[in-house]
Amino acid sequence: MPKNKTKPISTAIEDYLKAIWLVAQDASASTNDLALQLKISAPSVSSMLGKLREQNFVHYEPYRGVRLTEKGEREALRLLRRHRLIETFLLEHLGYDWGEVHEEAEKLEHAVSDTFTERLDTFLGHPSHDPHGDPIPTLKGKLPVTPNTPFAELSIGETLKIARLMSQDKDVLTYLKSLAIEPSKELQLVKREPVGGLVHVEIDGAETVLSKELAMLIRGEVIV
Amino acid sequence: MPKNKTKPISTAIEDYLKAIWLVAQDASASTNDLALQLKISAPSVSSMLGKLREQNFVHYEPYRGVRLTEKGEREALRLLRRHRLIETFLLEHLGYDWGEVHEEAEKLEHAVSDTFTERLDTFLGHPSHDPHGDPIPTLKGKLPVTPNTPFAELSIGETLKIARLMSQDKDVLTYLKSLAIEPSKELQLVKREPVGGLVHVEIDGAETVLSKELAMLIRGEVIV
DNA sequence: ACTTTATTTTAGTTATGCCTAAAAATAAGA
DNA sequence: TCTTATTTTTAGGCATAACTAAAATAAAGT
Ligand SMILES: [Mn+2]
Ligand SMILES: [Mn+2]
Ligand SMILES: [Mn+2]
Ligand SMILES: [Mn+2]
Repeated sequence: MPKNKTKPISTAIEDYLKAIWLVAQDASASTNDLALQLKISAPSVSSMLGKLREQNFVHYEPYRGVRLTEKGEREALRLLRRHRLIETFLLEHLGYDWGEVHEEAEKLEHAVSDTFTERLDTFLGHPSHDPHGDPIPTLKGKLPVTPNTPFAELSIGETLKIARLMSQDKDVLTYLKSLAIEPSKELQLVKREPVGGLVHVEIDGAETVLSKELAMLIRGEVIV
Repeated sequence: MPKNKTKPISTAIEDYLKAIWLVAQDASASTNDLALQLKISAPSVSSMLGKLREQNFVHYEPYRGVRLTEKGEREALRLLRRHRLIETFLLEHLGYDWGEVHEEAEKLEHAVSDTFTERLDTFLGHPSHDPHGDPIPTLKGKLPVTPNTPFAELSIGETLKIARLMSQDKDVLTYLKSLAIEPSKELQLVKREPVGGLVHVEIDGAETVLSKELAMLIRGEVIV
């Protein structure tokens, strides 16, 4: 008789699955990428990948990279849902700022039950995106579509309805907020510097300048 | 040179300290008591007690029971504060009922930071007691005083202002709630059965009967 | 006091999940 | 292609925290 015992999913495994999902959206992730992302040594990662394969969370051949199975992706998205709902709660109801949120959510995501998650979802009003526009996976594991055009790619005179700020970095998010650059706001491209990629933008009637890097992080939909 | 490295307090250690606090309020706790309370085998408990002593969380001599040091009690109360604030949040804001609350809090209490705890405390309006009247330790580790006279000890005609329901049991709490017996309510002793200890009580103008056991769980302060 | 019972500790194992050092495989450069 | 550098895996260890079986101690019963 085959041992068909379903082992519990540990905190460590959950974090690996999420890391693989983040690092290898479509392609496959390398051991090193994951070691970097998780701040764990490469040998430890290598060993864990073997265990993840045994439990059918990933496709993995030594030396050839790793990607999630359907089962693995389901778990990754379930964790991501918890993470982003928790972040939303911390920011909107407990007065957290961007520097503190992620670290707290990184721990809490492993401790909350499905019941908690769905009650929190209701409490928050079933948000589709977190406060900086990251899509919150649904209970069924679907990712709500999110306009994704980088502001950096607009033509002069065009306006972007901001949907998302593609950064986890406290300083970046705080800085953008200080410029009123937030999801649902509208941002117009006024002028582009010939060299260096600096862009002049208008938001709320005021004009500012953004680096090319920042302009790449601002995503949304071009309007009229 | 003495190794003076302060080790992190694990989830397991936290639960042991809380269990010792609960089991041995003033006296000392036996290995067996703790094994029962924690649902862990006696040998495991015995071994952990040794480690707790090494780290100065407890006074412990083999075969002679265990009690918390000041350091141990501080940690126990810090955890209890987290536990009770979390339970309050679950009950008052997420629509949990008594059957679900404790299990969720038992896990979350280990995952939340001090920052989270104090922000939650603010969010909840700095409650001194949780919804069934258990005192919430303060940030400084003080337990707010809580009237503790059992209803069972009243004389005929006396009234108890309910402060606390001394039970963790879902069925008990749900049943009492169904009778409108809750903290801050007033409960009068109408009559006592000569045998068996049944008591007739009046609350909100209605009359009911309570067993002696239940009457012992209802604590508060005798008024006028 | 002596014997039986109950409690508690010791001994030995197991499972996770991390680490460093060394070996092996792959990728890059001459 | 051959050599060097990088990446990844293997080997060996350690810490935590649980378990069962057996031994030791303490408590109760006669
Ligand atoms: Mn995050
Ligand atoms: Mn995490
Ligand atoms: Mn509780
Ligand atoms: Mn706990």
